[in-house]
Amino acid sequence: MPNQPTRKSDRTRARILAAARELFGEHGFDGVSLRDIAGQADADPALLIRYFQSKDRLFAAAAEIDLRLPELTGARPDDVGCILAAHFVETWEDPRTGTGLRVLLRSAPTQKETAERMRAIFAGQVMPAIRAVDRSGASDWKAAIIASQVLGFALTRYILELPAMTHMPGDELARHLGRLIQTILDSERITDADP
Amino acid sequence: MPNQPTRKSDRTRARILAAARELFGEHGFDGVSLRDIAGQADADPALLIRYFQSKDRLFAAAAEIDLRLPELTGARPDDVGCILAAHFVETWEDPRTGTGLRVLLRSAPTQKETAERMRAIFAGQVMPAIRAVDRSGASDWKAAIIASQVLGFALTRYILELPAMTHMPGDELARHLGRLIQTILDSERITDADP
DNA sequence: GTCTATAATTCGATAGAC
DNA sequence: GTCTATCGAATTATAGAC
Repeated sequence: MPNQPTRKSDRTRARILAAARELFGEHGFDGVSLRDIAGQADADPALLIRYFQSKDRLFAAAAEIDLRLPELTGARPDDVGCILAAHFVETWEDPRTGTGLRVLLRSAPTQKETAERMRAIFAGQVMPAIRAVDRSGASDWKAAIIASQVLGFALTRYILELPAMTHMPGDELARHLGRLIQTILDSERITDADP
Repeated sequence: MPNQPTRKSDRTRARILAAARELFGEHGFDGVSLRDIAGQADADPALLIRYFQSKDRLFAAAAEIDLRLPELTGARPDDVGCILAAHFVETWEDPRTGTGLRVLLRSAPTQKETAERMRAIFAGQVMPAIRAVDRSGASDWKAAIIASQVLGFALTRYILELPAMTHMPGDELARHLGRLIQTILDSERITDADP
């Protein structure tokens, strides 16, 4: 029965991919060897190459994500910050989506291709979402600052693990972030001096 | 003349350290070999070990920083956000101090010891500075959120280099960040629902 | 004080048996 | 479809000549 829905090779492949996501997310691209992943997946190192051709392509498969940003056009303008913040915390805390995000953010600082992918995600997913809810014409800088806020929260909580951030309950984190995002959305561009 | 103020070995050592800071700051710990640094410093690879014992200790020397946070106790409470933000931008833009910060932030996500050092800097330098200006008793979460804001800005501008962030003039960046920090400092803790 | 030569690992990837 | 054995390259670090 060669074309059954779940062949043994498919299950092995899935185990390898799960192990890769976990280890890449925890130690980054350079900190993990194919042998490490094979050990974690209880598979033979040669199989990783057979199924994924190279370490780079295995990493690319492990770093595949979709932010699934919520539709914001119908929301009350004053709620957008909270909606985005709640979605952010939920996505990062859920292992099914958070692991892939960790893979990306962990390796982006030292992997040029991963950094490029994050810039593409910003341009293709974050900027359009902010543009959709921002009345003013130039909303690019707002999207950039919101992205820096979100990534700052993710970096300190899930990557660097500052105790003051990891100890904070998720809902409290979401409320702080929501208020900050809303502050950016409601602000006008500052062109000259004075707060 | 063996004990002259600047011996040749001292100058070689300084060249090695400068090259290490530059390359570690750009590619991270794992992305740079001792041969790379030796090439950049125009020195022999064996000398790096002779002067710094190991790659780890050379990295530690390159990652040595002091935030030199300004004295805030005398400042007007409403100015603290701007003062901190201006200091942040200045420190990151100046190559003499910014290079070391880049070394730290670039490698912290994949280097456990570097992450530990950042946590120590946060606990030893950032938290005390925020405590000094915060009237309320529990200011630890404020320090954590301010740190996440600052690191988010640094990450997107100097490490990931999102175009929307790198294109922003330094003084505009400082004003945005200053307003956000001030928002954090002026806020009260959120314990239950409602913005 | 500086450099050559190399030891000792470790890695990604391949070839081929089973 | 899975595993054994191994190649070739790159790494940190050392030993010793000059």
